[in-house]
Amino acid sequence: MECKPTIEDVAKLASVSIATVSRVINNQGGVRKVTEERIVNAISELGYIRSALARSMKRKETNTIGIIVPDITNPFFPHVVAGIEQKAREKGYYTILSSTNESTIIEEEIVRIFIERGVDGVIITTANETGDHIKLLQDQGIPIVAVDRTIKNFEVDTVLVDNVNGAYQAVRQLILQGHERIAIICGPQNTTPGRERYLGYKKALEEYNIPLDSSLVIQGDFMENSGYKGALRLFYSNNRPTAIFSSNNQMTIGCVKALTELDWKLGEEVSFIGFDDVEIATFIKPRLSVVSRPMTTIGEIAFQLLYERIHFKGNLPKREFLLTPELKIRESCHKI
Amino acid sequence: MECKPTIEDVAKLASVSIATVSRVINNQGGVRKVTEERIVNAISELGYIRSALARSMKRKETNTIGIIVPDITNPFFPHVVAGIEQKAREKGYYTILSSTNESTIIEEEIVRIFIERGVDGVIITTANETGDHIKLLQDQGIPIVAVDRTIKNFEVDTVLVDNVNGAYQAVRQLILQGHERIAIICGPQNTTPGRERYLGYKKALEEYNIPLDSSLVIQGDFMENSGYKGALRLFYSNNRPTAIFSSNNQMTIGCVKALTELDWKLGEEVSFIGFDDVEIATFIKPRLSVVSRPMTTIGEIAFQLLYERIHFKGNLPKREFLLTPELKIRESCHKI
DNA sequence: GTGAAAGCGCTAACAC
DNA sequence: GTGTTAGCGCTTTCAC
Repeated sequence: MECKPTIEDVAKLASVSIATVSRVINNQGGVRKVTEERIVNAISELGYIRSALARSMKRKETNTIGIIVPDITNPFFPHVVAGIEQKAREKGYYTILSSTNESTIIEEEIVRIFIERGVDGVIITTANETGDHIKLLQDQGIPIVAVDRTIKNFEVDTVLVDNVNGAYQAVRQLILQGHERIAIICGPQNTTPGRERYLGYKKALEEYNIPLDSSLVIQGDFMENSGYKGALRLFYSNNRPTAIFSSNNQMTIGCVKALTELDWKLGEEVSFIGFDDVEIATFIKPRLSVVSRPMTTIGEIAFQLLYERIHFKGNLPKREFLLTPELKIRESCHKI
Repeated sequence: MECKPTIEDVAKLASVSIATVSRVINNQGGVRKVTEERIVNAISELGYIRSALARSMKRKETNTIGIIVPDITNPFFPHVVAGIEQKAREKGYYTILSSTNESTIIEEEIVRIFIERGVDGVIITTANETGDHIKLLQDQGIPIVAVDRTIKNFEVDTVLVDNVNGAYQAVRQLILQGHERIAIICGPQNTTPGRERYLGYKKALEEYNIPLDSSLVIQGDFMENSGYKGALRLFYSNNRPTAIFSSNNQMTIGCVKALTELDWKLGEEVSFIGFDDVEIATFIKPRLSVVSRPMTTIGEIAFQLLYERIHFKGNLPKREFLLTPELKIRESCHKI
């Protein structure tokens, strides 16, 4: 069994032409039962498995879609990916996944590799929303769906979550509980989620006539460590907040670590709401309030959009989904 | 730019033959400088990207390795994968990843797809250690490296961690702290890690002449929920243990959730050590003691072994790596 | 240095 | 129903 058997080997063993074998492999029918049986036997005898390579080459489709995420260690993305894969499998699509580590350069490289491999479409959360570096995809006519972050310089289908609204809800909740000194750990302001969540924060403050205090606005980068440092800074400032809103899950983790180390009592001395659910939310004490997004649904919708793009190559207009996040109030925010 | 340009388009534009273009693409040298320049220009003008499909077909290698893990939501595996990918990238290899959900059936299907796609090798943590269902790979002469769990019915390179020793260390630690009623949440006994960690548990007990009490041995399946239920059962038994050893990280999470809900005081009323590190270990209170494995290193070694197999097709003997885990003692285990 | 040509394994007309 | 054949886009002898 050293070398892989080909369709020709099967044909020979079954004494038919390769065309007939092909028909059987692809269930196209129009083959006499006896013949089919002979072929099926030959296939199993040889342990024949058809080459997807050769097939894709001929058909000009690989039934593969590429997924690009900025940070695979952020649990948000695996959940989205799970949604994508679920739907993809149903439709006979296969996925390949790469993480860019938030680097535009790596992203460009991955796009290139995806094109080389002939992906039928790409679902991407880009590290750089201008999108110039992934224009190659469009040049090649490969459908794209943007998730969580938009692409500015050309039109693609997108599925987003209403970040402004989510952050607004969270901060309003804190305000309604009597907080006025509410800090925010921001995400990068050159990303839509980072910017919009900050906007939601500001919107809530404005609405309740609470002046924006820049010493309560901490710049983070969506990574755990920046949440950690941000919490530290707030703790040691001479202007300690009574509540903190964290712009994403990783930074939430960092914050909680810091609070624990500082013994800054969560829910008592400082209220807390984070954007995105985290695994620990429900079993640390007090349980964490979070803005929760339908991650799997996001993935499912993204695939659906992409699938339609791949199949109705016509002129679909740009489509945009905007899902509404849900505020889950638990114990980490208390009345003041 | 509707249709992707091919090597032929480039050749035409540069007024050379496709053979010459191929030489340039592959940096094979032996092309006059002027010619090369003309070709390079043509390539960038057309936005040409070579088809990995056609290339792989001709070369009979895809520079792709397949990775199969049983549960992608278990953070252990992403970390191993990160190690693999890191090394793979360095060597110009690309990875495709699939999760079987601990299902032999899905695993078989994935193996099939991998073969169809012509992966050059496979790194696998199998859902079924007999390995019968993945024999296809061997039949096709595709190199395999087993990680974390062995393959019984044929020989492959493996990289394992000394599970017996890790569990033994953990349980001994508990014994030395005065515990005698030590419970274990087991993994599936038809997997090596599940079985070996149980063996380590028994070994420690024996060594210190503590009789094995079957009511303290809980069967789990490595999934979070079974840890949760296990802890519940122990709590409500009329034979409550003073310490718990959990056989993997997911079940540890489940246990901690249960303890929290039950208000069964970790570190005070019940000591705890889990196999494998978990993110929350260091910032829940008390901090969790764990048996820690060098996850990234495991991945790196696995790729190295596979790489050698792929390239020295000769008669390498079966190789087996056995890494030693490290006991990290924190606050969740106390003297009784 | 460069080109012509033979495939890699498959699908899809098109014949019979 | 089944076979013949022309590619898909590339790499790689082997000529020149």
